[in-house]
This record gives sequence, structure tokens and C-alpha cells, in this order.
Amino acid sequence: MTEVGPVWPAEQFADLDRNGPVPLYFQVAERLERSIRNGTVPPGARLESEILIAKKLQISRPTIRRAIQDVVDKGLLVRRRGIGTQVVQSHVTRPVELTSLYNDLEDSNHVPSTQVLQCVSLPAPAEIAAQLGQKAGEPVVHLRRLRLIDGAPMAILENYLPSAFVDVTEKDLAEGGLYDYLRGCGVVFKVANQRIGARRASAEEGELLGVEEGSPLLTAERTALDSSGHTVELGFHCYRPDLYDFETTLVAR
Amino acid sequence: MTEVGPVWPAEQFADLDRNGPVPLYFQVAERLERSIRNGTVPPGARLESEILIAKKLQISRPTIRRAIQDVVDKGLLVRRRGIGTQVVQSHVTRPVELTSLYNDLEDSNHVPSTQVLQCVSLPAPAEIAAQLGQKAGEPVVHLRRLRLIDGAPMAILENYLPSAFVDVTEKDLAEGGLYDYLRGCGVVFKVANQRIGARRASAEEGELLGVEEGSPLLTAERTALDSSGHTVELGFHCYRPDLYDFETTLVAR
DNA sequence: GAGTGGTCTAGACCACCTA
DNA sequence: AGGTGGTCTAGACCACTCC
Repeated sequence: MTEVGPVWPAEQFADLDRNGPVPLYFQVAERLERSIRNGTVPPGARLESEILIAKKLQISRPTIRRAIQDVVDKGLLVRRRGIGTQVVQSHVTRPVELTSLYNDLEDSNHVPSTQVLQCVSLPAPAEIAAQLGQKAGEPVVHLRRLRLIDGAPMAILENYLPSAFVDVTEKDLAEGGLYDYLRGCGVVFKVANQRIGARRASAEEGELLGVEEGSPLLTAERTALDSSGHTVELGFHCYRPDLYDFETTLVAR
Repeated sequence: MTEVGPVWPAEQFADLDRNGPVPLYFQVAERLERSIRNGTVPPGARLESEILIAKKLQISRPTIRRAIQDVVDKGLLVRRRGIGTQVVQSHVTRPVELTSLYNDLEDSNHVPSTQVLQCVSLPAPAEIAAQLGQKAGEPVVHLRRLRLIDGAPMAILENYLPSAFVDVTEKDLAEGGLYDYLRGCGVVFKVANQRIGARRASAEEGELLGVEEGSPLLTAERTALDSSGHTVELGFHCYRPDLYDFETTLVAR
């Protein structure tokens, strides 16, 4: 029986930048996550204690705690009082991030593309206006796009944007994700709320997505808020379930 | 124009228990969340600065920061450097928690019930064994339950449990949720990973759920890990999409 | 310049677990 | 008894925003 002691890949943390703009805890969390994901620190391994790590890294305990907590929040580590910190046994896939579908797909080595079906400004229906924090009848932007993955239709993305974005053009959307465009306008996303369900495809949706009318679609309604807490995007999306699904990680604190 | 200054409902924080087992930051976060949810602190309101709050509550700044961060993580507050902390404009529904479906339903003023379709121990198929961290062929528990909501069938819940739980009986499951039972066995849930999708109902599923064969179902595959990072539950669930959907909140940090 | 949140430090005491 | 993570304190300096 080879008893393995606590583990800490000190060599991964040699060149921390203590003066740059990137927070120390972030650099440490990043390297730690990488070490776990690539197997340098294997599943089930016990980490050295926070105090020891802090000493080795010449870092205060709150800072190393913050770094470890970030990795715990991603579902890769588990902490127990009196025991220590351990790598979870079965790894976890990357959770849904606050990025657009376009970026998610780009990152996963696929080729996304977009076909703009509609891009108009119209007086807001009462319910949409209320959710966007506008008066009914004020103009809002209505978008409808078809998202393709490696050339195959994957999702219909319907969005409403508040009146601040009435000058958006088809061109802005054809080249990248909606989030890229909004970020370019200075929007800083902070919170998004999503409701995920399923329903039958309408005849038109079936045609666009290349499935039979009445076949199942995965749906998502999303509200995204910017850094000032205002709604900047309303989304009503539907996906071909054979080409897309959602992944989430829940962590108890 | 009535200019409203920064807000802090000090009266909500009069009786903090400084010696009890409940952490200070938790008590503060709890009261703050309640004050926002019930409108005592309205949408858009700006909170007083951390330093002032800390002084008023006779609490250190890291502690009040931790409390505020918890509420930010729930999507109710937004922080901006140089500006302050604000309540988001449109409130957010409570996110998915690390509880069983049974408890979720119970909390929402519905009457859940369960019908156990299968509860056996069998040699683990290779893939199930691998995910549970067992050897192929070792016994695992296979559960299949029908979940009803106010008497109507809502979901089919298929689960695998590791060999430690071979003594589970139908009776254990008929009375409450699976998570209640496992917690009763001393299991402490820490992390869960979920993949949400959609597909057609099989003939048998349609019969059980009271829908047509081929109609859309919302599906979830879940793995849950305990406090030591081991897999303690594998779930393959499907839901009637007209009776159930998932809500998630994403927060940028 | 004044005020905000973001980061970081260096301690302290506690609850919990293992032995 | 000794070691672990969990909580809490009292400061400090910084980057950012607004006036």
C-alpha cells in the first residue's frame, strides 16, 4: 500500500506576478484549476493545508483561501473541516458561462455562423416593455436569428433589446455573437436568469431547423442584466436537442 | 425630483446573534436578502458603503463584504467599483438548489407523491460502475420512480446508487425524496453536475406520464458528489415540460 | 479630492476530525 | 493533542468614478 501524502504542485506557481493588474488569488486559482484539469493533481488527491500553501507561496491565508474557494465553486475541489481539501473523484465539465452561445461554440472547436432573419425596431408590447424597464410603446429592437453549427441549423434565437440599441444592424450580428456586439457597446454583463424547458416545434421552426413539425425542441428564456442592474437583453431561444444541451454545476456552500 | 440617498435598513439587523453557531455573515446576508425580496429595499436602490454599514453593524469590513457577496451571488445585487452597490432592477427567481425535486415541490405549496416502479440491486453495467467509482459487476442499486404533483404524473426518475446503499427499501422512498433518505444515511451533498436536454417520449414513458408517444420530454442527467468527492448518485430523469422547467442564475465575478 | 469597491496582509479564536 | 478548514478582526493600499 503506497500511502500518498498531501500534494502541492509548487512548481506551477513559480512565476506569480505580484505587481501586475491580475489579482494574486486569480492567478493561483487559474493555475490550480489547470493542474487539476490536466491531471497534474489527480482525482482524489489531498491538497496541503492552507497554512502550508500560504507559506510556500509567500501569500496570506485569506488570499490562498479565496483562490481555493474559486476552484471549489467550479466543482473541482471539496473541503471538509478537520480533514482537508480534496480533488473530486469524477471530474466535472465546464459549466455554463456568462457568454453568448456563439462564443461557447467557438471555444469548442466548431464553426458557428449566423443568419439574421429579422432585425427591426418596433413599439414594445406591454410585457416586453415591462421586462426591459421601458414604457409600453417605446421602441425596442426585435431580433430573430438562425444559428448554425458547422453548417447545420442548430437554434433559433429571438431577442429583444432596449431602445438604447436601435441602431444595431444586420451586419453587426452576422459576424459574431450578440454578446460580442453588446460588449463592444460598453455593456458589462453581470447577472443572467434562465428558464429551460421543452416543447414541440411549430411548422416554421421545423422548417428552419430541419426537423419535423411537432418534434421536441429545447427552449430557454433568458434575461440578462448589466452592471447597473438594468435588463439589457431578453432572449427566447429554441434548440435542436440532438445538437445542443445545457450543463450546470451546483455547489453547496 | 426626489433624490434618494443611499439606503440601509438598520432596523432589520438589530438582533444579530454574535455568540451562536450561525455565522455573522450568514445572518446579515439572510436579512439583507429578505429585505430585498420583500421590497423593504426597493429595486434600483443604492446601498450605503461597506465601510459605513460595517460601522453601523459593529462588524468588520471583510464580514459585511462576505455577506453582501452572498447576496450578489444570488443575483439580487450588483457592485461597481467607484460607484457602489445597487439592487437589480428586475428581480430574479430563486435558482436551482442542491435539494431533491421532492423538496423543491414541497416548498412551492404543491403536494408531491412518489410511486416506486423499481427498487433492486443488480451487478453494475460497465459505464454505470465507472461513473460511480466501482468495479464493473459490483452490485449497485437501481431505482425507478414516478413523481406525481397534486396527483398528476410529472416525471420519471431513474437513479443508480453505489453499493453502500443496497439496503434501501421501497418504503424509504415512498415517504419522501431520495435526497432526504440519503441525508438520513449521513450523506453530505457538495457538488452536482447536470446536463439538461430534450427528446421524444417512448411508448412506455408516454403511458406513465399521461402523454402521447413521441411528445417532447425535458431530460436531466445528474451526478451528485458527497463531501469527500465521491459519486453518490446518478440520475436519469425525464419531465413533462408542461409541468416542469429548470431555472438557473448565472453571475459574473 | 473624496468616496467607492477590489485586493491583500497578519494575526486570532473556534469547531471539527483523526489519532 | 494536534491539525484542519471556518470565521472574524483591524488595518492597508489600490483602481475606479464622480464632482
